[in-house]
Amino acid sequence: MTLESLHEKVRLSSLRLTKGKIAVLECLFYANDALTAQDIFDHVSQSLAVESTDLVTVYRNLEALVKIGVIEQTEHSAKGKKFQLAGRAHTHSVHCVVCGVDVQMNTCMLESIEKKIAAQTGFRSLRHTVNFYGECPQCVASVEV
Amino acid sequence: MTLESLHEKVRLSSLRLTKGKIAVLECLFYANDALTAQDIFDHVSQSLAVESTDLVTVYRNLEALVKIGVIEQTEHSAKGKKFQLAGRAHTHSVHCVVCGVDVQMNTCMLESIEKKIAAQTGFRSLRHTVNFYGECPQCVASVEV
DNA sequence: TTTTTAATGCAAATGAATTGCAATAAATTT
DNA sequence: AAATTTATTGCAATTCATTTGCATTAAAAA
Repeated sequence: MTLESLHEKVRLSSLRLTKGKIAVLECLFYANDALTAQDIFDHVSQSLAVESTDLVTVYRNLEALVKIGVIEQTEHSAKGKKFQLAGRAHTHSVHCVVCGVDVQMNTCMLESIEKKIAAQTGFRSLRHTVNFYGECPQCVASVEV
Repeated sequence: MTLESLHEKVRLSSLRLTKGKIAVLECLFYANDALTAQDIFDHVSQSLAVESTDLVTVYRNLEALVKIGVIEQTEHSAKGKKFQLAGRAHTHSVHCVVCGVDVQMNTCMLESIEKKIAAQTGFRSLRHTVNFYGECPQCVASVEV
């Protein structure tokens, strides 16, 4: 999937391909994990290439892009909602409640569950947000000492 | 699992078994799905049997009860965090983004994924919050007309 | 009963996310 | 290319869930 193909999807919708949307898409395109609105805002603000955007605009663009299915919300933790590009195989992370580290998984693993839910309920277009919590190996080890 | 056994767990911790905690536990004990702090507060406020509690107190008690493992957070959507009794087989629901209906599933279905995550990462005491979204059969049908 | 310390109530603060509105800028039409 | 339409932006203000500070109250222990 190319950045250009994402732009094309926006153009084909009723939305307008603005600097704000281009910036959001670019952030998510180059990110290797899910980002919050704040993450994206910070990123865009720091990049000298793009003039500053408003946080509100980021929120509105995220909402609009989710609506046309170009991006998807994959987490909703205490730190807020996180987003990733749709279509691209998304992943989830595990958060250590002791030290706070986040370990990224390499697959989503929920597709089969969504299929079961679809079969059992008749729901369609299933998606999800997930947060995994636990104690990381280091913290488990340090407690056992 | 009985209400009394839950009280016992609280007594055995460093926490005190107060009216507030008893009320929270009772709410969750008789609930057939996950509740938010506000849900619990409303419930306790309406019940004539228990004198009024503060919303803040509900929040603090939920936090404390999660910490000792008596209850667990199972969802975190736009409407807030939801809790259920731990130990009791918890479930998840699917939310229709069109009409807003919530359909309750009868199992959790994420245990196997947690096992995989534990095996891959070495994390222990895994838990999770999940939200499933989609379009319910009725809404799918009405769009197709 | 006294002591210790967790828990409560109230007000205030935080922080994520949303909304209103006038100004601006894409995409479309002329 | 200019005019038109209407989505988008920026800023301020708001909403809503959740948290925090602090003095007071009440469990559990001594």
